[in-house]
Amino acid sequence: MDPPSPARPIERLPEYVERVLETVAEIPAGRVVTYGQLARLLGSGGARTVGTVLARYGSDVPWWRVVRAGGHPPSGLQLPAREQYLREGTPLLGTGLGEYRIDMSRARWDPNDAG
DNA sequence: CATTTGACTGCGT
DNA sequence: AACGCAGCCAAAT
Repeated sequence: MDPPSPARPIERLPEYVERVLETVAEIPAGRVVTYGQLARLLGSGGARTVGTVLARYGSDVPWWRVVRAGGHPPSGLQLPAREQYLREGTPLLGTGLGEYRIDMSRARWDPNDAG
């Protein structure tokens, strides 16, 4: 086959990373899951692991649909995330531009539940 | 191979 | 409500 790639053509992502990205891509618009919830769905890793994966590889998936346990959007991305929530009609609580929270009781998505 | 690094979490103060 | 903190675990260094 081809000789060992010299520079860095197409780096293959670690299997765990691909599984995280695939699952995030399935979260319906207007719904969210928490980092810890996602880790449990995958059956491995933890909340921080998922967060680290999204930080590094999440730019091409709906990363704003993965939020913190308390309903807070990802650290440092509250503004860009908020635009998406408004656009998708995700139920929010609170008023501040950077102090709002997702209404988890309404927005939480559970793939094992009704879709 | 050993250590450090996080878009986190739950509990205590 | 706001901190601090130990536990977490795959990836990156």
